[in-house]
Amino acid sequence: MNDSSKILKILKKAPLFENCDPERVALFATQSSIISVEKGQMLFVHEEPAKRFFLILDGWIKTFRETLDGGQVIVDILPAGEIFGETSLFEGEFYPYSAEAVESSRLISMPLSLLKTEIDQDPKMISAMLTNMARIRREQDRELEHLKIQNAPQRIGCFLLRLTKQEEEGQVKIQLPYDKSLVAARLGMQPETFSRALAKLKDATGLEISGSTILLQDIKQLIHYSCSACSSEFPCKDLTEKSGCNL
Amino acid sequence: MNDSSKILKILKKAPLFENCDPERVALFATQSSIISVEKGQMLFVHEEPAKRFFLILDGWIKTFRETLDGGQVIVDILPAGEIFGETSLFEGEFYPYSAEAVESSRLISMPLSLLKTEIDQDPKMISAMLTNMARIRREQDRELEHLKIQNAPQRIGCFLLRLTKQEEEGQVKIQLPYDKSLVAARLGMQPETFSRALAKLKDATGLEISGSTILLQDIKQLIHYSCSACSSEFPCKDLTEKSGCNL
DNA sequence: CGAGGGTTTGAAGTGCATCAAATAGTGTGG
DNA sequence: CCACACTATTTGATGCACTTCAAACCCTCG
Repeated sequence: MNDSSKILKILKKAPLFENCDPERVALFATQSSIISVEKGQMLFVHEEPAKRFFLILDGWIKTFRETLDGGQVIVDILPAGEIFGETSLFEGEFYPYSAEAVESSRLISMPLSLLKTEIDQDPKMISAMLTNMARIRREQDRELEHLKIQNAPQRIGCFLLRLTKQEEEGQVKIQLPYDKSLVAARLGMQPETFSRALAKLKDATGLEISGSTILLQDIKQLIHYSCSACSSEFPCKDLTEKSGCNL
Repeated sequence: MNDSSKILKILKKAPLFENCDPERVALFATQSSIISVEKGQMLFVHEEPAKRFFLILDGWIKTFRETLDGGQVIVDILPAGEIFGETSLFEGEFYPYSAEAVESSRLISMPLSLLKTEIDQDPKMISAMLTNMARIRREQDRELEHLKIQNAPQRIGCFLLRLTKQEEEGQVKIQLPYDKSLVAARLGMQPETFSRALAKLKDATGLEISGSTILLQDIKQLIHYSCSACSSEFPCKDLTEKSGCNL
């Protein structure tokens, strides 16, 4: 099986393409390529002209910006299945952030120009973009709320909760997906703060920590601790699938 | 001139409708009404089933959520020209926040059901929704960055800068659009913090405060003070109009 | 004039950041 | 399998930013 048909098979299952006509998805497949990047490798830089967007096959991609006085703000740390760089279409075709692999990763690289023409021609593609944009918007909304009202231990607890499956109950084992200092940065705090806040969370909810594995005695206790400052309880309202909008 | 034709005239100029066919916009006009609300009046409540969305004609509308432990998180404070409630379509047709008039306001109230069918039928309407959603996303993105890296005086400075016109240079007079304590809440800080932070900003940049009027001696000084923690200088990248995406 | 809200100021406390140093953990070459 | 080098994480001490509670002030409007 060549690259192009391999890609096609994957793309057909991606949220952005699943409702599109197969022959249109095939267009993307022929113009795409699978790339591998090492840990630490940059994919693109903030404000550089945007040529391609990406779908993560495996690994983790950090998106971030640098401030004028030399700081770094993490936008997100994206898992397999996510696409990124596609919003450049709405930012004057410049990348709105830099992207770097924080683990060795494999990606599908696709041309933005094609996405642009497809959006203009295929209503299903616009719908998919809109649905996806709405999802991003909702997540940002939740993150804004968290930053405004949760303290460090609560933010960590909330992060842990989002690593669990919705079905899980009672005792739950959680594996941190990447370095603690990276989790700290993702949550907008210092590594030292993360360490101390996690200890505080342990005292408050009785979870057990060993390295990057965390064992919750009772998920309910963590929910009670973390979600009390939020506007809705875990599992935080995520109505993507249930949405009444049949786009 | 009756309500319906008055509304039509206004809608045709609204960002969400300006690219749509006039006869489709007329559909909205016939199913809409102009409403007036007093200061303090609620328009809808978070998680209530969403029936209508709104365009602000004048006044100010606060969108917010209440947390389980009784706090309040402000989502935004919206001026004339903005629409709100329309994202309910992507939230399972429940309002994702509460909305309250913080000044006496006039609004156009439109049925969400119509927006939903129009989105499904009119590609221009999907495009407009997507463009609008992209704009909201970008603004949230900027706000997240600000919350993570700017301190209180910088956030105030940034807020003031956004109240100026881009053309303005040198000495600029700014009028706060609503109560200081509301500005404080909008920026995610306490009124006391706002008061002290504004005083600090005054010391740092030499602006003059009298009541709700603020006089900047030199806008450049404020830009330098506030934007140094950001990833781009004022006027913060806002590429909506310049976007290469001709949706 | 006096009541009431909005705003400022003061004093004290909490949370997070910062700097510095110790400790644990990981991978390497011998 | 061990010792070393290097990185990630934790811990301690201290400072700053923001909050909280309390009280004063100020402004507007009946």
